Amino acid sequence: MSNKEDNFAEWYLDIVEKAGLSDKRYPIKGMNVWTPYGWRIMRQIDSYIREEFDATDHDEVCFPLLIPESQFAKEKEHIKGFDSEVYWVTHAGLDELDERLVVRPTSETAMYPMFALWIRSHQDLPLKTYQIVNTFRYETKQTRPFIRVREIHFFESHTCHTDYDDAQKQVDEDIEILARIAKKICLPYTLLVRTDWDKFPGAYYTVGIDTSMPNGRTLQMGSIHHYKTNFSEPYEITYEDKNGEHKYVHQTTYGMSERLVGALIGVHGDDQGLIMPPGIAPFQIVLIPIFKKDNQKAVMAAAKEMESVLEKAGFRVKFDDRDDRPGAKYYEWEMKGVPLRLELGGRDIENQVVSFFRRDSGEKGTIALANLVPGIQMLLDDISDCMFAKANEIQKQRTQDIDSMENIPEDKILRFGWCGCDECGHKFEDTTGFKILGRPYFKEEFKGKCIMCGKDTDTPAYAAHTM
RNA sequence: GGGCCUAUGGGCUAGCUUGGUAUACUUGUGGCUUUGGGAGCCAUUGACCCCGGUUCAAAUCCGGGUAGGCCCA
Repeated sequence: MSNKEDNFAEWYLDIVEKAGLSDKRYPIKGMNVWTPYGWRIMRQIDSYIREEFDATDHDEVCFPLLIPESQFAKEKEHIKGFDSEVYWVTHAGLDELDERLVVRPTSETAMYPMFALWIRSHQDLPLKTYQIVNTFRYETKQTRPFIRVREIHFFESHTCHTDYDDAQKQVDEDIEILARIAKKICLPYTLLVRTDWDKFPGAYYTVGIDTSMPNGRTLQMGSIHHYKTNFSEPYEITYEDKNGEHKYVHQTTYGMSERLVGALIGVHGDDQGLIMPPGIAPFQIVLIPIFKKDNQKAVMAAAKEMESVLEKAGFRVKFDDRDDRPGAKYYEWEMKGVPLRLELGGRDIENQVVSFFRRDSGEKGTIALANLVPGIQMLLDDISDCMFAKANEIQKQRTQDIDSMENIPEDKILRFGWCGCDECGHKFEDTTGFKILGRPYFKEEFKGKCIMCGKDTDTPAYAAHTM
C-alpha cells in the first residue's frame, strides 16, 4: 500500500483497486465499472440524496439520454460551452440519421422543451424536479476514477419559479440541503461564486462547491446555478400570472456527482485504506466471530443472534462468517473502511461484552451486551463527529491569506483581495498558474487591497490548483 | 493543447539491450490442517494488448492502432 502524503496519485488508485470500488480495466478511457462495494457506496449516497429532495418537495423524473441537435443548440452560450466535449449519435443501424443526436452532457436541453409544455400557469410553479442519471462528456484531460470520467453518475435538480427572488430562495434551500449532505458524508466544502469566465455555460451565476484534497488541490464536487431567464427565453418556458400576463420562468439547477466518492476517499482515507463516514457506509459495522474448535458452534450462534439484533435496530451490519483467519478479515475490512468492527469470542461471551475497534482512531474497547444498541449508536455518532471535525480542521489549515505576489505557497488554497475586474483576475491566473475559484457566497469579514491593482476591496477571492 | 513513458496469467513482476523452451510472488480451485492481527503443507488452473512489417524463427526489432501512467501549459 502506497503512502497518502508522499504520493497521493498512486495512493488514490491503490485504494480504488484494493477496496474494490471500481474496475478501471474496462476498455474505454474514462469509463470504469462500478464494482459491488463501490456501487454500494454510490447507492447509499444516492438514496440519501433522494431522501433530501423528496423531503423538500422535489419530484424525481427520468429524461431520455439522447437530445436532438436542434434542441441542444437553442441556447448559444450553453452549446458553445459543451460542443467540444459531447458524444454524437449519427447512425441508427445502417442508416445515417437525418438529425444528429447528442448524448446528454447535462439535461437542460432535454428537459426544457418539455417544461415549456408542462408549465402554463403560475399554479404550476414552482416546478421542482430532479433525476439521478449518467451523463457523458468527452474529457480530453487525464482521467481518474470518480474524479475525472467520461461517463458521469450524478444527480441534477432543475426548478422553475415565477421570479428571480423565488428562484433565489431555491438556491438557498439547495445550500441547506448541501449542508446536510456534507455532514452526512463528513466533507468540508467552500461555497464560492465563480468568476464570469468560469461559470456554467448559460448560467446567470454559478456557485461552486469545492473541497480540498491531500495534494493541496481542490476538487469541485458540484455546483448550484441561478439561470434567471437565460434558458426560459430560448426554450420559451412561460406562464400566465394572476393578471393574465405571460412571463418567463426563472430557473435554477443543482448538481453533484460521483466526485463525492472521490472526495471521501481523498479526504478520509489513510495508509490502511478507506474510512467510511457512518452516515453512508455500506456497512457501518462488521461483526467477526472468534472461535476455537470446541466453542465454534456456540460463538457462531451468539454472533448470528447479535447480527439480527443489530439489523433490527437499523444498523447496516456485515456478519463475516467466512472460513478465514480473523487477522485477514481485519485487514480487508480496514481497507474497505468499515467504521466499527465488533469481535465476538469466547472471552467476550463469558464477560457479557463485545470487543470493538474504531477505524477512525484505532481505539479498542468493549461494550456491555446489556448496552449494545445505545453503545454502538454512541460510538458511530462519535466517529462521524470526529471525522467531520478532523476534515474541517485540515481544510482550514490548507487555506492561507496572502497579500503579495511574492512567495506564494503552491499547495494551499489562497485567500486574497481582488477588485473583481476581469483584467486583474486573468492577470492573477496567468502569473501564478492558480485558478480563481471565486468569491464567497456568504459575505466574509475582509478588508484589503486588490493583489493586482491595489484598489481597496472588502471582498476576498479564493484561488487554488484544481484536480 | 504540448511532451515523455508503459503494455507479459485475476493482481504484481522477471525476461527485451544481444530474436530460439517465459520467471518469482500473490490470487483462484481441490484436499489436509488452523482460527483474539495477513497461518502452514500437498496438488492444480491460468499470460506475452491489437493489426501489419523484418526474419528460418518475434514477448524481444520496426511501423500503426488501442489502452494506461507521468510531466508541462
